[in-house]
This record gives sequence, C-alpha cells and structure tokens, in this order.
Amino acid sequence: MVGDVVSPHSGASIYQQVAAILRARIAQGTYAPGSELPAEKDLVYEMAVGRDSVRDALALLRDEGLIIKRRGHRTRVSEPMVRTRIELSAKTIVAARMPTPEERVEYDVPAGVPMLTINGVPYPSDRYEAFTP
Amino acid sequence: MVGDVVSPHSGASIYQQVAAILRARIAQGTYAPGSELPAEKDLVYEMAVGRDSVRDALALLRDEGLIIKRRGHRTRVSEPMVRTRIELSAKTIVAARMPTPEERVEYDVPAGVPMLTINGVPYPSDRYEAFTP
DNA sequence: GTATATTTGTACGTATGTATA
DNA sequence: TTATACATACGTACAAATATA
Repeated sequence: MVGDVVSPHSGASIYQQVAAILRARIAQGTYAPGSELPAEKDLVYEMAVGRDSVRDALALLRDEGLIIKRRGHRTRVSEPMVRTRIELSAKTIVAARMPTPEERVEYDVPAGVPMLTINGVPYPSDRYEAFTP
Repeated sequence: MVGDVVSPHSGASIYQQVAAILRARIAQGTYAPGSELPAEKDLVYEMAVGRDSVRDALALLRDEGLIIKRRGHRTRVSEPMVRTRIELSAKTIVAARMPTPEERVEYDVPAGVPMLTINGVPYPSDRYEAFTP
C-alpha cells in the first residue's frame, strides 16, 4: 500500500487516518504477524505528519491488540497465541474487563489485552479461553 | 487525599504517579462513581506537572475502564452497569478481546471496554456476561 | 566488555479544533 | 454568543531500553 497519504479533508483526524492505513497493511499482510513496523521517525517521514500523530495511531493499534510496542526496539505485529482452554462447571459466571495495574504486573499482560473472568477469577484473554463441555 | 505530590525520586514516571493518586482517590470514594474529576488544567495546577502528564494519566485510567472522558464534558468516574446475562449452551467457547473500530461504532463501546465473545459473536463486556446453568 | 547508535517512552510547550454548557 | 473542557497536532528535548559495532 505504497502511496497512502493522509488528508485534512477526509473527515477523520490525522492519527486515525494513519491508524487506518497501518491497520489495512496489517490486515492484508504487508506487515505480517511477528514482523516489524517501520520506526516511528520513518512513519513520520513517510506519512508527512508529526510524531504525535504517529504515536497516537500506534497507541490505537496497540489498544486493539494488533501490535506490540517495546521501548528500545521496533514495534511488531502481534502473533496469535495458542489459548489454554478452561472447562466451565455449572453455575459459573464468565465476564471480561481490563486488568488492574497489579494484574498487569502479576500476569504479565500486554497493553490491549483484557482479562477473562470466571467466577471473578481473572485469566489473561490472550492465553486463555473457556468452554462448556 | 489533599497534599499528594509527584516526585522525581519515586522511581515511577510522573504520569504513572498522577494516575496512582487519582486511582486511589477513586478507590476510596473521594471521586465517587458518576462524579466529575477536576478539569485537566486544574490537575495540571494542583499536581504541578505538564499537560502531557495529566493526559497520559487520564488515558491510563480510561483504558482501565475507571473513567469516562467526553469532549466538551468534564471527565467522570465510571459507574458500574447492570449486565445482561447470557445463558451458555454446551460445546460453546467463551473468550475476550478488544473491539475492532467497526465494533466500537456498531455497539457504541467506550474506550477501555473489551468484548466478550461467545462462539465468536461479540458482546460489550460492560453490558453482558455469560453463565452456565 | 564497552561504547555507540537506534528506538520507543516521557515530558515540557504552544496552538487550534470540536463539542458542550 | 461566550466560555469551558477535552481532542488533535505541531514542536523540542531528554531518558531508558535495546541492539549493534
């Protein structure tokens, strides 16, 4: 998808346009799972926007669980994880919510990954799912 | 919790310290569910930090589902919602993930609210939960 | 093993836009 | 209409983590 440009007449904000372009590239495999995205400064140059716009766009994709950002190295496209399946008993309530800061540390949950709760007990949803037998 | 201050010697970054202070105030009811937080500019003044630090802190709390930010409105503390319960059948897989941008629009999902998926069908987790009979 | 370069994170400033009151 | 409040977007600088020479 070379030649994508952001436009002030698109209706959407610049960072959302940048996010849409990157999201499309991920969806069509231009940026494959596990591969690296261009550095922020290169995206700033390519898209001809400010760093705020690029960073806001990347934050959006991170919060959607599409990419993994780590200080010191390049941003990568998330890879689907194998999920452990938890068998549900009777009279059980299953819900979802974002992790607390403590849970983020305790379970090593990346940004953009919610918790699946089974009778209130939290499980990182990128590694666990539940099923009824 | 008057007199809270951020410190450069705390080890944590400024915006995380601001977030921790606000999170504590929400937890202990200083900012009750449904009530308004101080305006960003007032937090900037009270905490004696830059606007970035306040905004990054608020974004963190929003992504944890603790507050609701709306343009033109003051930021409010989230109120727990009554959840519709969905009865699970046999051979059903329940998981959680963040919504896509399209789902955010279609289901009117606020930031910081994940989707509960039942056999791949998404439900906003602030309004739905599942149960086994 | 050390030093250097790269990359993202944090933090300040400023200005303008958009939605609401 | 005016004022308020949050959103977007540009800039700059330095810090921290990682990778590389």
